[in-house]
Amino acid sequence: MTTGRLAPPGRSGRPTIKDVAAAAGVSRSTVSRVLTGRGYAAGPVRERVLRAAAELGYVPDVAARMLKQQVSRSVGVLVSDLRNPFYAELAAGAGNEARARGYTMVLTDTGLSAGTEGEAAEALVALRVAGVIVTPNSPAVSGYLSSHGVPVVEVDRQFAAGTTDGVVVGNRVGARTATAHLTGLGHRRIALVIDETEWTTGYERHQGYLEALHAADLKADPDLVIAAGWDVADARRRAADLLRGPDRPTAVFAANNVLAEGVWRAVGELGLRVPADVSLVAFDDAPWMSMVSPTLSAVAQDAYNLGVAAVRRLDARIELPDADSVTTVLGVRLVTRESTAPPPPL
Amino acid sequence: MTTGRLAPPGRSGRPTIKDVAAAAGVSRSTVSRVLTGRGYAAGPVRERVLRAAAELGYVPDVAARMLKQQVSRSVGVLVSDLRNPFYAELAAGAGNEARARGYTMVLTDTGLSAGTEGEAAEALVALRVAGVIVTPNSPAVSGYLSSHGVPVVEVDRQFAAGTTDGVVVGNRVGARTATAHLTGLGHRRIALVIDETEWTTGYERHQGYLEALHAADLKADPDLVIAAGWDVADARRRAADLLRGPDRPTAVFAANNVLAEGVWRAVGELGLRVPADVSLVAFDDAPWMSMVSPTLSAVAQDAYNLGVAAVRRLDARIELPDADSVTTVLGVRLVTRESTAPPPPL
DNA sequence: CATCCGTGTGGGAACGATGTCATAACCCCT
DNA sequence: AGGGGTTATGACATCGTTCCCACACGGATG
Repeated sequence: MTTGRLAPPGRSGRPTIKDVAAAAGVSRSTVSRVLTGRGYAAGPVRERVLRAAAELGYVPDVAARMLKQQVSRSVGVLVSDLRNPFYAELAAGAGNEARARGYTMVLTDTGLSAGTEGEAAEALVALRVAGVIVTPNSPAVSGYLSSHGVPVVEVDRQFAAGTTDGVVVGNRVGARTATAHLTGLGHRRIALVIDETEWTTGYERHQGYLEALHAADLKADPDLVIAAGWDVADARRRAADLLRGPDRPTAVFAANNVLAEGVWRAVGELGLRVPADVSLVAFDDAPWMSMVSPTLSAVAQDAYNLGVAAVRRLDARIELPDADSVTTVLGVRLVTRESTAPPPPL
Repeated sequence: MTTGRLAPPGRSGRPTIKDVAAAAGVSRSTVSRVLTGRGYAAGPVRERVLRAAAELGYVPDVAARMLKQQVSRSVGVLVSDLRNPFYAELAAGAGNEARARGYTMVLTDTGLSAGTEGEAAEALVALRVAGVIVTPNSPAVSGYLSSHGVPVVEVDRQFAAGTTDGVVVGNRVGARTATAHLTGLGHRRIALVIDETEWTTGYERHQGYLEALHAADLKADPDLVIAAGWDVADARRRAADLLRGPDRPTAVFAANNVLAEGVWRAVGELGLRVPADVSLVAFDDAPWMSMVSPTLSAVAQDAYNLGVAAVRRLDARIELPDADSVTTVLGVRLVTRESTAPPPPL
């Protein structure tokens, strides 16, 4: 029976556990036990509580629960650029897997700035997220988060291998395969258009490229490794310069989908034919590559699954915070289409 | 001086306001006043508190603050499909604008299911988000959220005009312009490939199509309005059926980027030439449309700004919860490219 | 000299959910 | 009939923050 409380019945806002308790004629403890499924609750009581909760539209307050339990069921996801289909797919995979596991996803687009990345990480710490998935722009994030006791999974790029978990693709083997595909067709002057070659994915892809050249007994020409910027316009300019040159390469390997778009536009702009004049292969198979004419050969990486795998890893890490760190490597697959062919005769 | 408390100094986790108070030799109330900037605090005291907070690396617990103040600085964003570049752009715009305004974004990919949408909405209510931006799949969400006192902005699609805020594009005028472009070129049999025509965007785009036909003194042929499903494969099948038919249209207007892709693939599959055999125009200009050959004419809507505008509207609504509801209509722009030309001679 | 005000500060009650602990009711067994 | 165990429930403290209120100082004013 409800006690003769003075408290206004509906109050202004949402029903609380107290309201449910009153409606069901039980105590808050009992409601909690029924709703969380921890502890006893007799059949009829359980039913009354559930009905009352449903009727009132009761939804437990996350803040209160979080305060009590000191941890939330949210995961932070930090990606570099949602407008890039690669990161969008990744976020979609992470989001869906997170939801399936009962987490809500807090998403931040960090751009390529280590600054925004840092701020976003602070915000996530304040939110007491259960863990964070990040495509890191700098080595700092993972350290910062770890030092605050927040489990981290680095995805796509990995700065802190050995210290934090990672989920990456076979960058080296992918780049090697793509380049070997070109050498196999007879190309000897193969350019690599890439953003940077010092860290993680950039480093690995560059190495894979070099390995394939070496395996084909070709010597690597540093002038054929083009450091393009991070956007299409920049890549386009650099690629145009490269292809306009006197001794232009017969094939170009673009290290990601953005650079590939730049190269592709430059090629069109210069009136070169693909693959008759120049072969083109990309790392990261974006949707447009199978739609344009000619279609582009590319190393396909499953970004969606990258996101899914990252959440799985994070969830495992949250369960066992002290286990050894694990790096998962997902396979890649060269999809040969129309943009690669033997080089033009001399 | 720190009082001789028994409480373990560091405890396990983060410093709380209590630790700061002890370190600064004041009460929690004073610390709170200093840190929030509300209420008195003498110069030297203020300074001591700030120093102590900085030294301890104190970050206020979001959960506790939220519990007390009954509202968070998070906004929920519900989109239909992150892998669709339209929604990805929208989410990117919303995310960046949210961050700029000090909100964190909780993102959920609802798919096209009203069910997941409902669950996601519940989760957001539980999170006590300050507001929600949604591309609704059903009329139910906005009602549900509003009834829980959560400010809502419907974006792209709008079910609850007049009740909740909305940010949409000029669907009717866009569709009319696109169709008029085709009639202006001399087309008389113009098909509309669309997902559905009953609600919001689908309804508006259908109306715009009809208006343009009417303005050109053409009678609308219901057989030319094709209800394709929601994915590329389905659209492709329907479009193929349509274009294989005996009396095929000379032009097709695809009501969104997914349907356009289906139509585009069907056209290629059937060996038809664009625009010689059939003209093609799309609503929603996706990146690939300017890359394929021939390039596609399309009604461009600025999805990124749609997201930005939605956050602005939401923020305004949060400030003034009781103001009249507002629907913002963003302009669209027909980009004519290579896929539209006069119909083939009889 | 008593009163009042402005300036600072601390005490303590919320906020809503959880979970420990105490206790009540009941059954079974001796 | 009494003890021990199980089942089932409620009281209460707790999480970290905010903020209302009480109170303690001075100095000014009547």
